[in-house]
Amino acid sequence: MTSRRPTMRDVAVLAGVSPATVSRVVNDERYIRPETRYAVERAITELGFHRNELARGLRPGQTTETVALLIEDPANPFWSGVTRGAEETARRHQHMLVVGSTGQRFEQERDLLRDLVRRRVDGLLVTPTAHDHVDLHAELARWAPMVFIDRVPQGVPADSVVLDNYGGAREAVAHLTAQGRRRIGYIGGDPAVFTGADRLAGYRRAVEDAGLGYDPVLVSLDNHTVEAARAAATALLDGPAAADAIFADNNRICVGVLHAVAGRDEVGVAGFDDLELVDLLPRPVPLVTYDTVELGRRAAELLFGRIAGETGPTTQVLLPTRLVLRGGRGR
Amino acid sequence: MTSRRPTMRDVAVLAGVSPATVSRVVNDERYIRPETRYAVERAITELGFHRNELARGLRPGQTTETVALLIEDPANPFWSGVTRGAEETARRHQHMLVVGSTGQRFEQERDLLRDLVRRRVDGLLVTPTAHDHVDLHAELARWAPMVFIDRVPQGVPADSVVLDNYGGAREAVAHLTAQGRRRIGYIGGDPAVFTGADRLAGYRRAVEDAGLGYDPVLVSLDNHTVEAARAAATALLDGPAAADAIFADNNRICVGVLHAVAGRDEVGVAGFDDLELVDLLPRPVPLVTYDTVELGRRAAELLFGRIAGETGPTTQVLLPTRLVLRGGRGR
DNA sequence: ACGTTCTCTGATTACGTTCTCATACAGCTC
DNA sequence: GAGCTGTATGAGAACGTAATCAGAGAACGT
Repeated sequence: MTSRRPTMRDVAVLAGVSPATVSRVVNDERYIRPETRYAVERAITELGFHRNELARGLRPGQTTETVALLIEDPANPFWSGVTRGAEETARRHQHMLVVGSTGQRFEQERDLLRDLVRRRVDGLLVTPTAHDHVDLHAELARWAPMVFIDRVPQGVPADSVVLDNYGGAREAVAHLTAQGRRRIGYIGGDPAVFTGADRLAGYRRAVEDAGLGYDPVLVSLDNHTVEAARAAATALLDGPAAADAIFADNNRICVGVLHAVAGRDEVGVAGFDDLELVDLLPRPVPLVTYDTVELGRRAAELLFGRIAGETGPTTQVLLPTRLVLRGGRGR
Repeated sequence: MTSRRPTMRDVAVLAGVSPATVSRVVNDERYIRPETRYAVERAITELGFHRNELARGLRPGQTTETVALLIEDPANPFWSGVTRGAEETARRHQHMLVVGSTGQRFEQERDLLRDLVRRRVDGLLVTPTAHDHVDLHAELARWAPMVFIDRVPQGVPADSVVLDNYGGAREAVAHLTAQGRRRIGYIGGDPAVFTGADRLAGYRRAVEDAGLGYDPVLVSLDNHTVEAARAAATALLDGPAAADAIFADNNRICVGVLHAVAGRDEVGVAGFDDLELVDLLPRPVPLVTYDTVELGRRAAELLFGRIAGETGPTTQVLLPTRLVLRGGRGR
């Protein structure tokens, strides 16, 4: 089926010219006789020749026209939005995008990064996993520009783009306090992840701004499933914490919370991340939304800036969030 | 910042050996004195050497350990699921995954495919765009094995994995007829896409199986937005068509339909694709669900089979769908 | 008629790696 | 001690392309 691939030499022989001339035709250089060009093009079509980009990239100073994106999980809507923004931007810069998923495992991130550097990608868009190997990114950033997405490891001087987790959570919780809620529960996931800590801080600030005081009894962490979030919400509402509203740290948790409060319209609910069908719920739900595609796009733009040779100080982009009021049949 | 990369020659000079010996150490071959190995490893660490995989892949018979996935839109949950399945499988086979998005544009698909062949990817996972250029895939399949996902172009002998669009739609609509619905509307998107035609055929079959007869008045096509679907649903219900149930061709359309029927519990609704928050609606909604990750996985497995040299006849995998009953506060 | 510039093409080399071949020495066996 | 086998290393070629160098012929101006 897949026979030996024709090379420029094969094309040259068939066209009766030298390999150098074939190269000239393929690269559309000046000073080629029309008949020569035609003969070469005929030979290319006949053999089905495709220039070997590997050999081309081997030449000094050449680039692979490839950038890589390391994310946690391509199937998660957050990351798939980022992927789209990055892919779109890469294509606009005539680059291919290689996608790798870390699954939050450090070894996988490390192996992928090394492999990508070996493959001579022109740049790296990286979501670092939570780990304490401070040297990995610094070591590899010597060989390819790196831009961090969503999380920023300490001690590595590189550009980064992150969401305004703090501001978003603060705004949403402030919305609840403005409604007169006095005991607002917080249901979060893994507290070790960068984003969760910032969102919790935003929650705390909003609660304190409202003069309510931060009560640890109202905070439930380490809820990793929809079911866990549901149970945690029920516990906060019916237990001694006596919450009258709940802020959900992310979309999965929000789904659990919404299950828990179904039919209890007196309870206020707000959450981080968008949820499509919330529109149809009878209850109004303020949600902290943002543009993940833009996140990927901005990161990629920063990367291509570095690839193009920009040497200025590192940039930290804080992508704004927007509070939208969903639900309540209001559409 | 990114200085010249060290080569095996640099490592060899520093370690006081020949480049061939460095290569032997890097590839972990036999017959190397422990002291030699150590000296080379020291030099590698000191220089931060990373083998150039491009040069390696240039050698005859070598592969790039890279496969490509061409999808419509990485941000769409359907495609992001496929991406995850493909990435996961590629990694299990020690391959990198390059992702390209076609945006349903033929020129983009063509350019991406050509570029990928030039880059010598080991295989291609392709969602063909709707077009009539029959030769493109056949031409390129000469150089790299190809597996089609979700849609199958005519006339190209290659493996493919598609959803059971026909069976899924038929089952969902049969569910509605079994409830005693007599006038079931169909709201679809672009009728030119492969999947839509199959789903419409499944709808038709189910309607006819129930002895209801196919009535074109009940069929609305070319609804590309949530709002259009909503309007179309309202028109079918309140207009002369007098529908008493509606089948939505995809998830976006289903959202529109659900908006249209909010508060009208007598109307039946079913749809293709899953919708997370449907659980919370008071109305029960049968949905045709499937495993997109599995779709990507199966396609990638077929591809790696071909890469490994399998030469049997082409395989057509029809991935089953599953009707789930969501909503109705049943959970 | 002669030098100069422009057009066109080929020969050769370099890129970084791996592979083949060659070499050399150690420890065997007969 | 001659011949073998196993261990350890180096020299050099090859992969497919592009860049440099070189040269040949044509067109041009003086």
